[in-house]
Amino acid sequence: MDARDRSRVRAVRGLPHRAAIPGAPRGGGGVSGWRTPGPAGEWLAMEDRVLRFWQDNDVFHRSVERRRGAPPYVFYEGPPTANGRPGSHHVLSRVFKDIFPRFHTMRGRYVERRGGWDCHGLPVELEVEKQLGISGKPEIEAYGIADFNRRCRESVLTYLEEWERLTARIGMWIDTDRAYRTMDTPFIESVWWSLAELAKRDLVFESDKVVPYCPRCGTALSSHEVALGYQDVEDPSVYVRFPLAGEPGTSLLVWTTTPWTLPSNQAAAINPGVTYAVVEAAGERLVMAEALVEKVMGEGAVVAERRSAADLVGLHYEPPFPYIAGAHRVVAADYVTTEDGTGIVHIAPAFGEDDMQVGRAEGLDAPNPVDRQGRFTAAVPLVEGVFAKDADRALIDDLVARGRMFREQVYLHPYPHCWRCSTPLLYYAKPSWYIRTTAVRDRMLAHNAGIGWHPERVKDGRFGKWLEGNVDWAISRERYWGTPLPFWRCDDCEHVDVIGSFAELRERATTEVGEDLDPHRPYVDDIVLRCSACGGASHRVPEVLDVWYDSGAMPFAQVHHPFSTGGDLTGHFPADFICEAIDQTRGWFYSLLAESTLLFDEAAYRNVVCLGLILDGHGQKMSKSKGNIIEPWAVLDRQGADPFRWYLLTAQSPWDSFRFSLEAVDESMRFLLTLWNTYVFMVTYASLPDGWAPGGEDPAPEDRPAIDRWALSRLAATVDEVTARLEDYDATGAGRLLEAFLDDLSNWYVRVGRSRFWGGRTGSDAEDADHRAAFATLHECLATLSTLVAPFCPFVADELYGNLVAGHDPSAPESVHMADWPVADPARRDLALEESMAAARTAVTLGRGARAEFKLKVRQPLAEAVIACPPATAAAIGGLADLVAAELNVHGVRFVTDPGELVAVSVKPNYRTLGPRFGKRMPAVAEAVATLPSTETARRVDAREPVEITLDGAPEALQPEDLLVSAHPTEGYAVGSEAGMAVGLATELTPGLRLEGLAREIVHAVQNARRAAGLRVEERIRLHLDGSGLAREAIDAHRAKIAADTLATDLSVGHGAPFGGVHHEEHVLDGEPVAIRIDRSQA
RNA sequence: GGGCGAUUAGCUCAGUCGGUUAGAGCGCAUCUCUGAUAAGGAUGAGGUCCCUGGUUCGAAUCCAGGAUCGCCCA
Repeated sequence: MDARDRSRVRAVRGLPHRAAIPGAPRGGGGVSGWRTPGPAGEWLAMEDRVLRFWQDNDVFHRSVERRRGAPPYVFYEGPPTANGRPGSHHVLSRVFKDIFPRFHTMRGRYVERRGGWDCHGLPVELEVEKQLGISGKPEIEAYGIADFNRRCRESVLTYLEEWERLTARIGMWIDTDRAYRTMDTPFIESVWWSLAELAKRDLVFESDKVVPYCPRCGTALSSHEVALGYQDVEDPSVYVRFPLAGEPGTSLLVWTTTPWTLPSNQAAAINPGVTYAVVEAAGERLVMAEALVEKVMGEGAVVAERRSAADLVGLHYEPPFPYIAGAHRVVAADYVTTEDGTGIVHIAPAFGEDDMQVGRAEGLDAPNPVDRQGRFTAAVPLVEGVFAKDADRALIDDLVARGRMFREQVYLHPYPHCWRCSTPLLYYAKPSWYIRTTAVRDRMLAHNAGIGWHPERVKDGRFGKWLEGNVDWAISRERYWGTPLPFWRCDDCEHVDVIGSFAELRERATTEVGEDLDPHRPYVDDIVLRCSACGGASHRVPEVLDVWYDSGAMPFAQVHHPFSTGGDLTGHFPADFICEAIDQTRGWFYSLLAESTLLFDEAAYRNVVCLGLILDGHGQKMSKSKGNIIEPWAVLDRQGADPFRWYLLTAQSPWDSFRFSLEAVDESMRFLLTLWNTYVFMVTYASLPDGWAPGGEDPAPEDRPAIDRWALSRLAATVDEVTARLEDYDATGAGRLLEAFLDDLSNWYVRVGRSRFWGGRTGSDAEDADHRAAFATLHECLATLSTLVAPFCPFVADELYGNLVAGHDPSAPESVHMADWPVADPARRDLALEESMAAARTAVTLGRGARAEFKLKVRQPLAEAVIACPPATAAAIGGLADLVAAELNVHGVRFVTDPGELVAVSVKPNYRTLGPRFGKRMPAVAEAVATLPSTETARRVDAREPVEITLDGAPEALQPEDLLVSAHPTEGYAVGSEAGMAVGLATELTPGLRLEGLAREIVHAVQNARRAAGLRVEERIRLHLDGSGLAREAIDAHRAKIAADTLATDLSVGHGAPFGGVHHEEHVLDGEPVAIRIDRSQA
């Protein structure tokens, strides 16, 4: 069957106008207080109902409010830009952002969850440029900054509604009503405050630095922006002659991949520690690093002489182009290598970071003949008006024409491009504003050491290394839609004042500043201040702030610190937990830490979960062009939010890439279906007239049967372990534990105990107590499970909780999300019982295998099962023998612990304990163990006595734990064995067993007939059976049993039916014809 | 070019400190159960643990080199 069809039950988008409240009784009859659950096929309707319940009852806010005053657990929302549609990768991060705050709320912490939106930045501007059909800064300014920014403000929250709708639908609880927005006036004021604080401490400076610059966007890019845009391109790779002055016929050979920087050449750099060679070829002498001669000139090149670097430094040469003046001499620089090129590097200080440093050290000029649009100015007439990188051809041709070009090749290498507009970036010296993050580099590293990274490796790996290589943060952008830098420069004395509040701004302004100040451009640009140094007129610098600074400022700016906090960030800083995808290492993870270290000398977050990427089902990155994007709504409308969440939270380590597909979600949905089925099972039988409800006199846990105490022990263990996993931000591990427990509950506890839930037929006290014990146990397991899964799959958790707990206990909170996290009672743990049960389950598994092998249906009772195992195992299973017998449908269980008719033993060395002791003598040990008399050795091991072997002629004592004893069934009973156990079955069928088996076949047939007749499970019937021969014998012999099992109040046998009935069918069972007739009971 | 991660059954993934015969779920085949049906159980087929070399009594696991994919950087 196609899973797609099976689960496409009803598309649910948004919120239909139909809701029932979990916990409200519905349906009639039976034990009161139970609401009849629907089939799992109505999953989407269930989620809808719960979603409506949350909204109608304001459950989220109340869940937060009821913890007010408790120790806070601080969460920061890394602000998404609502400038695009949310995708599946956003669901991933939002689900992880949801689970831990939910968990800690239930643990008793006060967890404010304030949403946030990143509003500024180039992406927004580009979107608006597209809308307006304009491109580039001149066109924006022609359009008008005021209108342009107004459009940006309108555009930024275009998809806000869709974001909020998705956020609600996936069950992510976050306060979107009070979401901070980086473009809001209070937010900006806090950012200004922080910049003024840094300026006071001399951590803000302006410097001429070489920056990657996009000539189309007209702005410098930050390093993380640069990283987004590497593309492989072919550039010219040229070897150019720089003729030495005073040495005719001798030239330096210089290599570069940016010919357009050659007109700006100021010097040639060589490595002071390298030996240079003069090579004679074709009548000329070329200077290059000796190590590179063969690489450059080919084999057989003639080295005429060697010259030390010291000889060369200071020599003058003829520049490649005559247009721009300069020193044009040889200088020394350590960074020059002999890996590429010629070992002689062309220096143009305006176009390279290293060049700039060399230039500073050597007192060189930094001429820049390229304008802000990336075009050559009149300073280089040959290519005036040509875009820098497009000028390469003309410049090369000119060098060739003048005999300066030695060689030209094509060089394929990654080159940075603007991540938005794909324009090749130019490295370009221009004044920029910086924050001196290098001053706190060591503090950042120290704080990083205390952060709980998940996965751990990011701390000293990707993030730690990034911090070690820290450079000052370039924070200025020559753009429009951003937080304006609060820097005012005096027209007269050039003194810069940094403004830290709007109050200060008004106080210092010589122009009117309205109460409704919009601190954005262009309005803020019009405000003129009085210079604090000379009293002259100050105007704001034109730049706006790097948007990453905005996001890194959210810990304090979202609460308008210090203006609205009284300077106290208690309860808001630092965060206990943040979570984003791994690509934020150099983005938000960095901006948060940098700003918190600069301002507060503290890490902004204590724990961080780094998520991996979402790939498609084939491991390919999802992209629009490939058309392999899976929209979140496709999952939500088909499978629902809980399955989506459970998949993302538990399918794998979240920091690995996800191979995401709808089928993958189907797979992980199994857990939810099993949970639902188990829940439906319990409620179905609890709500029958002879059912059960919480609050009655149930047997105390210690008085319940072993199977109940086992389930409660496993539950206690699960509570402890799941709590520990979630405390450690390990949702996957916690999910696995929950799956294991549910499997135990559903596929063992419920399955082996189904009949205990039918109950109430004989009315005996013992039966009633057992009935109540079973319900009380299963109820506690499910109710507790509903709280444990609440942070993972909040919908189904609340559905269960409403019906299992809130509907019965007026003192309980009405939603699981307002409940307390469970605490395990250590007294419930019974490790010995858990081990015994594991052994019993092994025995049952082996016994079933035996039945399959001998083609003996489980319905056919057998006389006995024989379990061959060591005495300790027999003792462990002993108390559970009835359970094993029932599961295997045998009348008795017998243990065989002495080797004999059934069992043979073998002894093997335990490599784990013996390996370290004997090392390379292990093969000899194994050989010696193999020669031991197995029967006697097994006896000694069971008796906990040491065993002696002879090794290289010397005796060695082995302890019982050094030997592994396993039992094997001997001939005739071979049915399967493992883990030191074997199970044999007595296969002989006596006439009595046959009749018993036949009776069970009849019961089975009647049950199917009941179902075919459409009877409710609890409905009483009149039953008429007509059979002969063995069938008749079986009916007569097991009459009471058949009647009881089929809920027959009246059982008649014989030819000729006493009533017409609602259903009639005929079977041939075990070769005997049997007619079945059913009617509803009148009783 | 550098750093990091991944590579285990047809698919999705576990695999602890190096320990004997490498696991689960899904899918497939056969059988089975059903008073849980978007169920449940049993059995089976299915493996070059990416490759090569090394360390070790013993390697999916540790080391070195390489391959492929991805991420980050330059």
